[in-house]
Amino acid sequence: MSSERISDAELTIMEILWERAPLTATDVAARLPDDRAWSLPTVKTLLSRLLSKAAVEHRADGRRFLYSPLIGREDYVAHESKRLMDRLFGGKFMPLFAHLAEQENLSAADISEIERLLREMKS
Amino acid sequence: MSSERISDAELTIMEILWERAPLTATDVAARLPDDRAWSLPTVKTLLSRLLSKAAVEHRADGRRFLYSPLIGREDYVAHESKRLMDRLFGGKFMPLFAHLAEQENLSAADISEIERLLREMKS
DNA sequence: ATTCTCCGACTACATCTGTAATCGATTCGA
DNA sequence: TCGAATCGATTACAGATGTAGTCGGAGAAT
Repeated sequence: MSSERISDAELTIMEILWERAPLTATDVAARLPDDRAWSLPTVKTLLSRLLSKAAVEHRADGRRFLYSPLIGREDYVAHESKRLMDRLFGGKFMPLFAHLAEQENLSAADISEIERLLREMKS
Repeated sequence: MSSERISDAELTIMEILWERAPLTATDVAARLPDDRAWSLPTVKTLLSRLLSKAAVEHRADGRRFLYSPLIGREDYVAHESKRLMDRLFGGKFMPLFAHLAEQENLSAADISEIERLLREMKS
């Protein structure tokens, strides 16, 4: 849903709301990671952009707003993963897996974990 | 290398050059997919942006230029895949794999193919 | 030699993104 | 009650992006 793309800075805000919601703008600002210590106005701008993209909603609480995500993290992750697969791997899973497997140099532990997942899936 | 991000429109151009290079701007335009039938000026703008990002190079051929990729597709794909893994899966492969496996609803054939790849990797 | 055509370079311009300042209203503390 | 702190809303502004037009020069055709 809501095909508007969420930008990188906006994603930072979403991550905070996915971890804990509802939050006020000030709360969100307080939870920013250290490498993104934005000013409060910046956080408010991002929140209002997310509002207009229908990625979050807000509800009045006295004279401020409490923000909550409207898009679930799972949905977003699925969407972005699919986008990568479509853009770079012809939309197919196997080439993506092959690429990752080669690139990531899987450890023996990883391999057994994958095998376990596969067995689980078969049943 | 060359940390400048390649945009979506620029990627369309790169895909064409990855498939066949060197090409002139006109050649590139002629090979655009139907859903991106841009004007020649647009193609030229994108090529010059890619030039300044050092993603392609050009060599004079009479009075026009022949463009070739400087960044390999493999490198780009690796970079973008890692970016997704970092942004959404804490930089770790297993959660990404688990997500994809669940999402993509692997067929029996896929599963055997994965198992084959894994066996190959162990040796 | 003159005109036509084609090329790359430069310019354009709306939208999105990152990052923030300011402003008018409100409420809280004194 | 009166100033201080705080809110949300509005405005700002540079850089990236999508998409294209224009212009001056060089080759090609006549």
